Amino acid sequence: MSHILNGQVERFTTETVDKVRQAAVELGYVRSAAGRALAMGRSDFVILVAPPTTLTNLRDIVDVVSADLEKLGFNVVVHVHHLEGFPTPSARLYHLVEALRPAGLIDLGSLSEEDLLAVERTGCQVLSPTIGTGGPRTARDELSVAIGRAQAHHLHLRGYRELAYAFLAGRRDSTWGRERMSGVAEVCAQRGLAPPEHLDVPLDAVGARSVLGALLGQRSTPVGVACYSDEVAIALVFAAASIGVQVPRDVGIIGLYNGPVGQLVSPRLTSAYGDFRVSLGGIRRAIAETYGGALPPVQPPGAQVVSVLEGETT
Amino acid sequence: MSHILNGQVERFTTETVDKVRQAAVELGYVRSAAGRALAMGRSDFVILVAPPTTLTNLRDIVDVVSADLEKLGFNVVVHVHHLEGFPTPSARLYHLVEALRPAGLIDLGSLSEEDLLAVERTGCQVLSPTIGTGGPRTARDELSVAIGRAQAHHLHLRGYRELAYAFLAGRRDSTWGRERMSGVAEVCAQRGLAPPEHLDVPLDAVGARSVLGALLGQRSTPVGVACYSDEVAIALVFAAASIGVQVPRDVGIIGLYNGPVGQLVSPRLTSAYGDFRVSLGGIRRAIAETYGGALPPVQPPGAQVVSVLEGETT
DNA sequence: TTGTAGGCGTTATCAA
DNA sequence: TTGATAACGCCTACAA
Repeated sequence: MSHILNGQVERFTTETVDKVRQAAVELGYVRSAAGRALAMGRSDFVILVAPPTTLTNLRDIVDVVSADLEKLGFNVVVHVHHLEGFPTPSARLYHLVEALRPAGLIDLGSLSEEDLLAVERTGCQVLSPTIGTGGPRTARDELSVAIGRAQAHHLHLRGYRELAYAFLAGRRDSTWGRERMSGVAEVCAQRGLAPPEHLDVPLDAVGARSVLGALLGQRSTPVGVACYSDEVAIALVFAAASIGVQVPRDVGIIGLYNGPVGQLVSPRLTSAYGDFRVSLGGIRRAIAETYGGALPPVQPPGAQVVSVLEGETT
Repeated sequence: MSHILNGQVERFTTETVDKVRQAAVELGYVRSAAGRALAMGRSDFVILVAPPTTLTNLRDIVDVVSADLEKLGFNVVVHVHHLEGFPTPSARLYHLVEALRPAGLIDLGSLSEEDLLAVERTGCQVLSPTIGTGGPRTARDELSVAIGRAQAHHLHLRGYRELAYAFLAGRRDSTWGRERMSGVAEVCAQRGLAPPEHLDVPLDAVGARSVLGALLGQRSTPVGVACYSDEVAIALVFAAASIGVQVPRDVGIIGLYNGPVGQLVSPRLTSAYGDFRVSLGGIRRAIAETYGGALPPVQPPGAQVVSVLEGETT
């Protein structure tokens, strides 16, 4: 019966347990989320909130997270978070949370504090990189900051003494952008450089060209630009070529690996690479701590969280 | 009572209805999806299956579809479909369908016939571009075919008399690839050209170079290559440059617009562009027909379903 | 070690 | 026009 299909296995003889399980499989029995949710007050779905960015690979992330959660008996569904143009930005998310009553919600860093609190208030566990294991809610996503640091560090190493951070136009206020930027700013401060200039790069040739032109116009020393994404980096690299600016001599450009395309073009992009398995480490640990389950392998202490793919643009 | 909170409003006096509604709002009452699903045998969730491709913009698609469905009282969740490496390729999907008992499932063209039938057998409505409105299950996704045709047509127009189709390596058997290819083949037949050669292009510089080398090795006439995606096209364009093959003189390359990056690089990519609003037309119409609701605006008869962004590679 | 009954919130049916 | 009540499938507490 239901006893067996839950944890209460050990109350019965192995024989009975086997028989029941056998039957369940044969009949193709899958317990209904509805009934369960009704009785428990909470379903066994976990919502994964997909950030509004083309991330390295949503599918890979979902695969890892799902695998962990399925071992614990949860189901993962993805909620695609739209940016703007809706009544309340997160109305859809709230509605989903109320209706599904999910066991948990996994945020990869795209939700605001406010949204996270609102969700939590419904009694739904919230797992987020910005929520330490019980730590203060204000914690930053360390991976994002580390990416910014790695980008800046690389540029500094290559000899650039003036740095800039290139946001994707219209996304300047994204959590990720801000955090990566702050990593760059940190390194600048440490090394005694001026704080990084801010760029807003649109993903079209003309726009990118004018942004780059404005940056370089008054300058005679080379400048290193850390970019929000490989696409932004590509926009700048080809903008540079089109206005006769030499890369990497006059301007150094480092992207953030989010697809193979940066390595296909010429010049090959220099790109920071945050291993998504590492970045998921926190989430996976949170899953294990929250729902009980095997802890994911701990990263060796000196593990390279962020590495740099050395291309031809720095 | 519950009667009022449903459609059965008109059975009561306005007064009563108002009082009940008032109370409901005051208590912050939200009707539980669980209870509803249990009673109905079916939840009001609709699963949108996200194809394993970086599509033009998953978020845009989700936005359009969600907006339609929310007007009809449905909730949309996304199921990210992984490719391989799991017991049964679609085990997760099946499980999700059984557990959620969704009102419907929207496939954008990535599911196999078999999977669709299996899902439908559980009593879940299936909306798919390959399923006409009551038409035969074997119908092709006309948009995909049209894309292939447009690519081939453009290449022919530009003077290429030998055509090839470049699949993304490892995805040759994807529904989309096959259908687009068949569009190319169709045009070849119509114009009296030889059937298109098949290429499998990996997304790395070395691999792409060798594929292109093999294609051109024995050839002296220019060849036009229709590509599965802009990324594949970029791989080929830069592979050509690296082995001293002139684009578009020796080889013409046309991609499939799936992001701004193709328009940022130099040479600017020529790319076919299938308007996702048009491609969603079928799905939206199916939604309206299945669940009742406003029909989406009908495309003007001569509407350009697929257009070609003319770049510098053909 | 096993079976049973009551309740979760909603819908639908039937009686008043 | 209303109110009561029996499912729906699952979980849990308690009885056998």
